[in-house]
Amino acid sequence: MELQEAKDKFIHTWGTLATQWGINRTMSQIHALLLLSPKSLNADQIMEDLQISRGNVNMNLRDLMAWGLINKQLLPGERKEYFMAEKDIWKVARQIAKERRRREIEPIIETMSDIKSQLEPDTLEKKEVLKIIEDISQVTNFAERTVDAVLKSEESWLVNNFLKLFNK
Amino acid sequence: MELQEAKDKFIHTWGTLATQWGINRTMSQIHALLLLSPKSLNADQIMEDLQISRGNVNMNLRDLMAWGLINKQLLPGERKEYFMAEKDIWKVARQIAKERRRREIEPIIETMSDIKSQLEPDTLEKKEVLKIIEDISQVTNFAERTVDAVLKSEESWLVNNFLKLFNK
DNA sequence: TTGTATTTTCAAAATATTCTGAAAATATTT
DNA sequence: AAATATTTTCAGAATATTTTGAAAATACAA
Repeated sequence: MELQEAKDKFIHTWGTLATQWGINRTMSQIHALLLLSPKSLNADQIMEDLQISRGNVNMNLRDLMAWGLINKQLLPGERKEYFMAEKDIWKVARQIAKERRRREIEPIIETMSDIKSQLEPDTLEKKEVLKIIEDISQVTNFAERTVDAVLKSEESWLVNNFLKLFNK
Repeated sequence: MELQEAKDKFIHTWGTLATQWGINRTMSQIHALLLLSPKSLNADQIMEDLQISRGNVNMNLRDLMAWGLINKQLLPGERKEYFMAEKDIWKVARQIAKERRRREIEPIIETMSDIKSQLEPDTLEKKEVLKIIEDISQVTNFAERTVDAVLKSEESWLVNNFLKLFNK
């Protein structure tokens, strides 16, 4: 397999996988492209490389920045904005975990405690519904704490490096 | 808030949240409906309650069974098939975690080791690409092991009950 | 077996999401 | 200031996903 072939395969697969778990294909492909690119790229280069429109590139670069996965670079003497991916994959994973915790776990906690506070347990049926709501609250809180614990241990330098070694 | 209102809110919110993380809205709503229902329901009852077509109900019941979140019940004397949700939310969470590990983590591991095995590190650029691939492999393996560890501890009776207490 | 109830399938319709591209806004240079 | 380069926006187009509903398949009863 040649270099370009490997790159293409990586970018393509990354995009396909992403759609399977609810993330925009183009966003993932841009991220993959920037991960593999040693130099930072500007919008025109990304358009050219992935054959997509300027608007699409712009929107997804925006989203990737919101996810904290890429950074804007202003090169001296250059008018155009350049973008570069965070290459420390452990950092990337942490950002993704944090973003998904925010988007997937926190809304559940909110909704459950909302319903819980507004529903009086004055009949058997209501009590049964509240039981499920409570259970979901518990599990969700457990998930949140677990993610936090992993993030915390992962963030500490010592454990981080131990794990990296361990993963060799 | 009255019972029906709370149920509707739960079912509706559950469906909306699901779409935000790449899961079919109707599938989530059917799951929510069955979670809240003390009795098992048949296809007609679900159609009626959620105002959706028979085909849609059938397809999503199928998917929910594949996820291991609901079970088919054959009631004696009844021709129709009845469906009931797994009510142990810890079990539900484990099933979801397993399914997502299968759908999100395992394909990454596969693709990375595939590219890794086919790309010779004979130039600097190839080495750089391989570095990223390796890093992603490491992080993904870590994620898989972490999920496994949590599932394992969660599955053991002792820890499970300790955590449940802890979450009270 | 034939008739009836129930489930499954799947092409077409409806809906939702993503993408384009040109115009508007913004930034920079002259 | 005007001219030019670059980025952003967003309505409409393209694409992808979900849903419908009726026909086919299957299961059961008579």
